[in-house]
Amino acid sequence: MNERDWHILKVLHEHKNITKTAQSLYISQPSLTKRIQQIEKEFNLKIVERGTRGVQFTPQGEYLAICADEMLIRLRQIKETAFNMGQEISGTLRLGVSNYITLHKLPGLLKLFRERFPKVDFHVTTGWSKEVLNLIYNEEVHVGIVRGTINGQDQGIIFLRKRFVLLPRKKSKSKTCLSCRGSIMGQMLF
Amino acid sequence: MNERDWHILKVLHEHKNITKTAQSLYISQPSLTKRIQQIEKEFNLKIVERGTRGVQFTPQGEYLAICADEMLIRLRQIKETAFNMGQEISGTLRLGVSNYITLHKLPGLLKLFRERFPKVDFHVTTGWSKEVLNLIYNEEVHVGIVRGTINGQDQGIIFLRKRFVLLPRKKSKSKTCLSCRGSIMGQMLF
DNA sequence: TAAAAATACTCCATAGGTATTTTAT
DNA sequence: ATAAAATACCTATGGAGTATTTTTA
Repeated sequence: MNERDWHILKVLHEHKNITKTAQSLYISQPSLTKRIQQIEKEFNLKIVERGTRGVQFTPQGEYLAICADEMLIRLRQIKETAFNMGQEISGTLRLGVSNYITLHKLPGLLKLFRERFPKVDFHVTTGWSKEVLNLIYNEEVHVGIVRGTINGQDQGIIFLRKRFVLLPRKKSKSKTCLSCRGSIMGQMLF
Repeated sequence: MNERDWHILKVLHEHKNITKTAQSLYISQPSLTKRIQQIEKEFNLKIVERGTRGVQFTPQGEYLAICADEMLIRLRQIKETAFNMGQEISGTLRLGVSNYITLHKLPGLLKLFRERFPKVDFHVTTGWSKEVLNLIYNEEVHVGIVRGTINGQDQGIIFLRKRFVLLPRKKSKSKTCLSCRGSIMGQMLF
């Protein structure tokens, strides 16, 4: 049972006539006849009663015709959604990453990221945490990744990005702390 | 995209390895490879990234794998429901039908009934309305069909069947009225 | 270098076609 | 007698197989 079969059921249900349906689908009447027989075999039931005036849907046939509408809609949704996901995220992601993270965590992170967004390229700048903050502030990178400690307690990996609402100061004196210079996007504890 | 294709996606998502999936499905690795390529062509997107460690699902692939579960469940439901509908109503329906109905309405009624319950055969006994009531009373027919009038006003076709709670009288003197001898099953006004 | 996927072929089942026959009104 | 469906038979595509090559960690 593929999409075409469901479509056949739908159109047949509209015409209640194999010959007309075949014309509608631009295939021959015998081909369609055979295909309907195949579908009936797959479900192991009779979909239509054949007569000289066309076909009459059995109760099971009626049910399947209703299901056909549902399936066709769902299949179209799935195709469109899946395809649109592909159009999605691509480009180059500029990262500022602290030395510690670069060494110990970045490879695994990039691998995971690659799996979810294979079309995204990376541009990685490394440095000390303070330098990463400046990269964020100067918008030289999209995302900063540092190992965060708050009150001396390790918070794991912290993702930073600049707050769009933050008014830029003329010159960074870089005595800044995370909470005012950037915003935490996400955090991975491990 | 047929049921097998969805199943392939599901199993592949579990194994994340074409070779293992092929074994699991008892088909060869090249066959499965080709089929996955076909599926990707049908959706016009990449489902998995191939590597030497197996495959990695793309976001679209992940989405389709989730859909695969849904579709497989739904397809199974549909098949079972449709098939069970077929097991339904069959046998012989014994009808007692008044002369008027037999002449003017029965052919159309039987045609409609046939469409919904093609496996049911009919046994029709005809007679005057009074005789139909007796057929019902004596359980010689399952259903009586008469043209009903109440207070001289035409009620259209009336379907009768015996009330199971009704205690049978020894001999019907047949001065009976509908409401005590049988029960009205349904009514068609026209 | 080894495991996994892809490719190159061969084979067969099935969707499609044309011509014709059967069926039921 | 006629319209509709079924059948017979042919072709081509796609699914499945075996043998082999390519790829990448």
